[in-house]
Amino acid sequence: MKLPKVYEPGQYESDIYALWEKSGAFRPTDSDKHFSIVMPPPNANGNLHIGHGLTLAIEDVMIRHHRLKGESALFVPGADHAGFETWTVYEKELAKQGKSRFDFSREQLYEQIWDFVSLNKGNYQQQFRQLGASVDWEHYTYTLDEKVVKQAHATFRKMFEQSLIYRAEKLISYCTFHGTGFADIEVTHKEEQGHLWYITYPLTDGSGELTVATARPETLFGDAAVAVHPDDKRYSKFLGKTVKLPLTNREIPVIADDFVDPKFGTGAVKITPAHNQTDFEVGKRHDLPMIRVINSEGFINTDMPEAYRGLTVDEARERSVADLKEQGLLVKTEAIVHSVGHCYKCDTVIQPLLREQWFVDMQTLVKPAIAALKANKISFQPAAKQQQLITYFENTRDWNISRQIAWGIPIPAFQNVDEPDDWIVDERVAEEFLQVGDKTYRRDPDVFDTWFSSSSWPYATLNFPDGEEFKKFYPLSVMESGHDILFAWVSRMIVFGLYNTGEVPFTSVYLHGMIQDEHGQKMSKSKGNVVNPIEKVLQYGSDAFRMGIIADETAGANRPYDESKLVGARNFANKLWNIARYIESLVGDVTEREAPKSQSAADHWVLGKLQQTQERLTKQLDSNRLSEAYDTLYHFVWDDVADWYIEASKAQPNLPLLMHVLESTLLLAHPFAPFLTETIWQTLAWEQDSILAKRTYAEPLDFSKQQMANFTEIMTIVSEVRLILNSLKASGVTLHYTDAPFITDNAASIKQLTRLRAVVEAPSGTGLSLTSTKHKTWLDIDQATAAAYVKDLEEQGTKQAAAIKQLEGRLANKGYVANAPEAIIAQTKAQLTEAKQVLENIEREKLRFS
RNA sequence: GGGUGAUUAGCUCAUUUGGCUAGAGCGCCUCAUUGACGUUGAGGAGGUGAGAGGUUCGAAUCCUCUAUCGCCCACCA
Repeated sequence: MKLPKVYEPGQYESDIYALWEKSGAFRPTDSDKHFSIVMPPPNANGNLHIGHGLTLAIEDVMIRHHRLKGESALFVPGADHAGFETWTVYEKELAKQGKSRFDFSREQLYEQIWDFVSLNKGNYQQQFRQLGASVDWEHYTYTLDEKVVKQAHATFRKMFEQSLIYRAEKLISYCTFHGTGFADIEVTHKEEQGHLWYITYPLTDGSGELTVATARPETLFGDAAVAVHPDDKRYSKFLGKTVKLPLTNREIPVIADDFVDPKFGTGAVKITPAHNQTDFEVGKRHDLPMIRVINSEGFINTDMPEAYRGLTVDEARERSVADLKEQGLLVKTEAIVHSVGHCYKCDTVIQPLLREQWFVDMQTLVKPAIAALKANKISFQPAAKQQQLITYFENTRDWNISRQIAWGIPIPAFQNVDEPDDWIVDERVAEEFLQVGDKTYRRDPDVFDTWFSSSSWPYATLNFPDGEEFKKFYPLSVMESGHDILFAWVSRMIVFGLYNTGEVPFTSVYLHGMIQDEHGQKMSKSKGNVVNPIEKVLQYGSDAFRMGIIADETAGANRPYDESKLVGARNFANKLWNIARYIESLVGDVTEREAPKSQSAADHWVLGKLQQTQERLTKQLDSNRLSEAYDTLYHFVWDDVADWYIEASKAQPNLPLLMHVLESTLLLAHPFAPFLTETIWQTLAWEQDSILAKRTYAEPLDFSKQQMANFTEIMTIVSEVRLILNSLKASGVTLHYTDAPFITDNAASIKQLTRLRAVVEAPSGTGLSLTSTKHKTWLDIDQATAAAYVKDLEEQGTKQAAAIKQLEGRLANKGYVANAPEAIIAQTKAQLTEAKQVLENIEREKLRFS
């Protein structure tokens, strides 16, 4: 088959993927060794972004590698309904149509979003294929598939029955724009310029006054007390008395509590239990009333003083400051920088609001997870994440899982319409009301935090508890994900996995970093600096995208996008293509293969390199060092195979061996360049099947170490000759040598590699002797031309002398000789001997020409 | 406030139990070349490994401090 000069990926990729899919090659085999990855499901509300491209590239390299190790590999694809994320995307869609969520019922919204997401799910599947993801489509799972929903409901029921999920009225982080509560982890804290207002609270008995400092004067209407530190002498006389709350004249007590920092502000703190987390705790300790000032839309409540009702928080703040000032109760205003919680989507300031929600008792659930992590049941890349996760677990608080949005999995809980504290769990969430005996129950209108259901992803996808997949592939071999969702997702999968299955859900975690734009800025649609992976696939080819994006990959590290890496990978793909093109042009239409047999030193050498590379690559891929593995492959293919072996072989081509090298190389390259290697494989006249049918890397062939060393020496000679010819601009030169049979055997290769006129054995002669070999070799360059080389020789001599001095110094060091391992010392000695030999040669040459 | 990561060639980054002359890609310079490939080949320049100190026979690697940048977590009003 005749191949075109340049590899054009676009012409082959979709056909190749179709071929794979048809052949069922992505399904697990019956091998006893299992390897499994479940894809972190992309949010089905848009297109894949560069992070997904990276994720799929990493995971697919892993899975293809393990397949080629003969293991039964399962790669499960999926898509995420992504509750709140999709909700915000859809709200923007609605806004484009001039509508909002208030124009529809929850049921209508749910249906509309369902359709919206269905479109995108289709996109994704197409894009996974374009990226070459060798996923098992039969296991494709959507997070609203019945099995996932069932698992979420089952988890809820189990936890509810074990009192690990409870209903409580607590302060939660609430976004008044989106109209929903959040988990703590979803709030973004930002340092902001603010003010500290010092406000006077007069004692009710008229005996004096207190000054409190607050950043939120508008919450004053919800004050339930003023707190001071119990040991603060300044305030001891106020304890037990009451103060009159400005602007309303309500009486509140002065209390003592340890949490107060006497050095901050005035040392007296207003306590607003319904709008501040700390104050909430204080309120509970002192049994204070919880007065709600702000409602869930972010306005001042209707039972507040008339002038404030319906104002926004900002308006109420401004007004309260003005009013206090007018009444002479504002002592001073101080500028401060403090941390303020924001909605991570819309940046609205988060309000701590009192609400009744479902909470997961994390303190209890986290214990087995901490134990598992401490027992190293899960290995982490980067390793530091393990301890970070333990620390996170140790400090985690109960998890609010109720979301007041339409899009998500309904919480299977029903409330007795007559007795609010009477809740039952029931999976019939399609019903709004349930009749149990003479009681009527109404479904909780809320849906789950998406992460609640995705916490069961590793086994829900494997048909827990009875699925064959679960039995074979759980725990997963690797959980590969972005480091940004370590806490939100990875942590909870561990907790839930242990809770539901009694086992860790995966035995290793690989976290990749974020790809930033070329200037190191975070990529975002609003900044307009996003890179579309599919565009890059179309531009450079899927394999080039994959290799280019992996070329810089280090676990956990963020890094800028570097398009030159993609270009380099595209060139690399083309190099491999041309290696195949050359070998196939020699082989012709031969459909039968002779057993490969090495003849030349180069043959032995390339087999040795092949074996080394295979070992190294396997080791690197086994330990997920993908960029190193790619580097290994790159240099083997380009330097060893193309630039040395093929060039050398042109003098005496060994066809069966070239064929063997090509096949072995294609297999090694396959995890990195699946499309290309398969495309080439399809053109091999002597191979009928898909490369995927191989299911194992090539068997290494025997080679002679002596012959390999001979070729290494030839390489040294070639390099020196090239250097000299380059330096002297000499041409038509002949290399003479004495007493080196292996040079005779490889004379043609040397000639080919150096473009010398000839390589000839001769008993003796004059000319420019090579200094890098112990064999007697010389170039027939005349004295005058060669003299110009003396300058180069001098430089080399200086370098060698310095190296010798260093090596000698090392060996003269008693501590070194006494303490260093023998192998290292032997190595140093060998280096010294060689360096001395080379220097001697150089000196001799210098003498002859100067 | 508490953690944590980084700082290596012009640029982007590697270097895993401390031990070859600290590497790669891109860029740069010189040269080559009509049958595998210009998405090529050969050769080359370029680094006191952020700074200071310490441990060690030996440090980019371990320890301490300093500087700069980044990330994560946090209920100080």
